[in-house]
Amino acid sequence: MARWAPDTRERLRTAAMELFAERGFDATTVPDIVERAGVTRRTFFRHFGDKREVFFGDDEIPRLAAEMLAAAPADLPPFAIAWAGFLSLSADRFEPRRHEIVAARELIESEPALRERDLQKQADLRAALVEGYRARGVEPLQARVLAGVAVELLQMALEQWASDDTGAPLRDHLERVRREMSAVLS
Amino acid sequence: MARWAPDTRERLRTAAMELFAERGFDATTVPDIVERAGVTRRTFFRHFGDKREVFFGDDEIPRLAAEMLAAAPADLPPFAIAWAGFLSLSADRFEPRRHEIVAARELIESEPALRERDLQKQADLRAALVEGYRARGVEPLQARVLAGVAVELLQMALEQWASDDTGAPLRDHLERVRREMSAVLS
DNA sequence: GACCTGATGACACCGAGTGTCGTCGCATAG
DNA sequence: CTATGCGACGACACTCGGTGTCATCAGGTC
Repeated sequence: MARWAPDTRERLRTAAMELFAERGFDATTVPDIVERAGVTRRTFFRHFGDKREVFFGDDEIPRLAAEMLAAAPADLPPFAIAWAGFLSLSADRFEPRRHEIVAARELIESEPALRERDLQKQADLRAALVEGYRARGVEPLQARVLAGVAVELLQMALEQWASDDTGAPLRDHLERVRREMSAVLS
Repeated sequence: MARWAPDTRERLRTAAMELFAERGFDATTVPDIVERAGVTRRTFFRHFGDKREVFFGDDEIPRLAAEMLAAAPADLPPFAIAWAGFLSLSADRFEPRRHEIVAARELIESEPALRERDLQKQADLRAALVEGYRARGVEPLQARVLAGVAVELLQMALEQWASDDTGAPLRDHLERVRREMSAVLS
């Protein structure tokens, strides 16, 4: 029998998410979390550098994006790569977890601290896309614009999807937003 | 002679900006600032709700944007309003303060705390644009896309402008980015 | 001259985050 | 079987950001 239960990190995460759902993010203190998890404050900060980090796990999306950009055929048009990635993410990561994601987004919207971090996550994805495009030899300005357009497109589609009562799939929203963007810049 | 020097807020701001420039944002503590300004910590937080608020003054840009959207002729195409606003801002607010703005952006890039707040400011402008467009009767999705595209366009142009050694005017970068965005979404 | 008001100081809190050191179970080498 | 080192945790102390509360004191008002 181990002296320490081996799942400390997961216990902390679970306790935190429960409390965030019960009282909100800001009203939940680290002392609250560690009390429920049965560890010390210090231990919490050994597993998570930040209270927000419990909420937004590790950033796998930027990593996935970088991998897709690196793996895509050289002759594929740049924007088509991001677009294919979004459709893939949509089916694999977003659509199956709709309820979960909508709930998380509501919490984020209601808490400034989470909102700021969410924006930072978007910026991280943007940076990963810029890097990935430049690694493919795309011109700097074009890479930046591709990344900016792609991230904003995804973000807007996610917003519409999350607030859509009809339950239309994310893919539809992606396509609608894309058409609307083209029209705006006509 | 007044008991309290009447320019407390400005003294705090000046002291803070000096220290930010000398040591960086994070390495500057509120105790440091108030010592130089000759007041108490408590007084600092009476004038600024936040350490970051000293750096990013009040948000006049979203306010200006809302005013321009409200004042624009009803028959002007939606995107043309934002575009005209950017050209106006470019000449009046950005171009004359190039050095100042570039220095500020460098500090922002180097300090995560400032970076997060900067992203939040962009989101505020975006929200003001959405609100302004909707007040003009623009459809929700279109309003959102207009705002998203406009803010991202401005942001990308500002980045290019700030890192451009040739000193080309912001207006040129706005136009280049706009063309590039159109091309990407072709 | 009494009274009100507004900005400030003084003081006490709390929570986030960090450095440091000691402890103890466990694996592994000898 | 013992020693040794490692890894995760607790204990403690500290700094800083931010807030609530109350006393103080100038200047203006009635």
